[in-house]
Amino acid sequence: MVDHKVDIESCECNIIHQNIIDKVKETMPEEEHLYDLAELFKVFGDTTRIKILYVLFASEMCVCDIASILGMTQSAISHQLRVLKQSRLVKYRKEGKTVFYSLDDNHIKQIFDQGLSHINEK
Amino acid sequence: MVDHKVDIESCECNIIHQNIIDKVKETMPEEEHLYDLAELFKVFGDTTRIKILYVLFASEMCVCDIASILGMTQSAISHQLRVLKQSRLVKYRKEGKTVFYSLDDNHIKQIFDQGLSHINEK
DNA sequence: ATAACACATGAACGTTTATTCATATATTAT
DNA sequence: ATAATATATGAATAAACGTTCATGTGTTAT
Repeated sequence: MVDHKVDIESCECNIIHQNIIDKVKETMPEEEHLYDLAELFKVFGDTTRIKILYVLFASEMCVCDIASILGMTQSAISHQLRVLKQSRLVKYRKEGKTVFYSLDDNHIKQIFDQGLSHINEK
Repeated sequence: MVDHKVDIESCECNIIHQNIIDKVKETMPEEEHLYDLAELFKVFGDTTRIKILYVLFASEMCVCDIASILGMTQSAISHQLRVLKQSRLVKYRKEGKTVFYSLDDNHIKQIFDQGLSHINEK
């Protein structure tokens, strides 16, 4: 009968059992998905971008107005909108000189609400 | 009759209407909450921490085993566990020399699932 | 054509952050 | 006591990030 003890390189401790390792491997999404997930949350990890998204929850809006509501530079907002655009969280439509930004995702609000639940829990 | 046109300092454009500003102010949580929210997502915005949390979805685990599963240094994992602890996302229990970490929040999985939904949508 | 305006973008700067390395603390075994 | 082990942590380093400043692009009005 074969002994299924685990022996992992870089670590001397042998507390883990094979069934737990197997379970972890089942539960764990692909490396690429985990990377993308971290990238997404990195986008949410900035107050300015969070504020922009909350503003857009209320209404589509032009860059200049977002900047004015948040009391920030047009340039700063524009840079951040680019990040949000790249993550496909916002979309835009042009109307003459003006560019109107709006939300391009249904999950954002729910993610934020879950986040606030965590914060307000304890 | 008073004209309710909006005139905001730092910005020349006057596209916004008062009712939209009002709506934004209703929808927007307090400054402090927005800050905390960004801080929380900052914690999720790192592949190592995401992986640690996914490992803990499967089972409570000691530092050494997490390090071994993720193929990383014990020190690196320990530093990151500290961040997760500070955000009250994980808790620990000591058993002799060993410290077992486990999840301390019910929202994490749902937040991650919503995030993955966004990623896999388009 | 020229000026004015809304927005985008590249470079630079200061700050934050993740990992590494060395070392400290705490527990267990001899 | 001493050694071994599991974990924590401070300092250092390199990379990533957000804002500012200056300037570029495209549209509208004169």
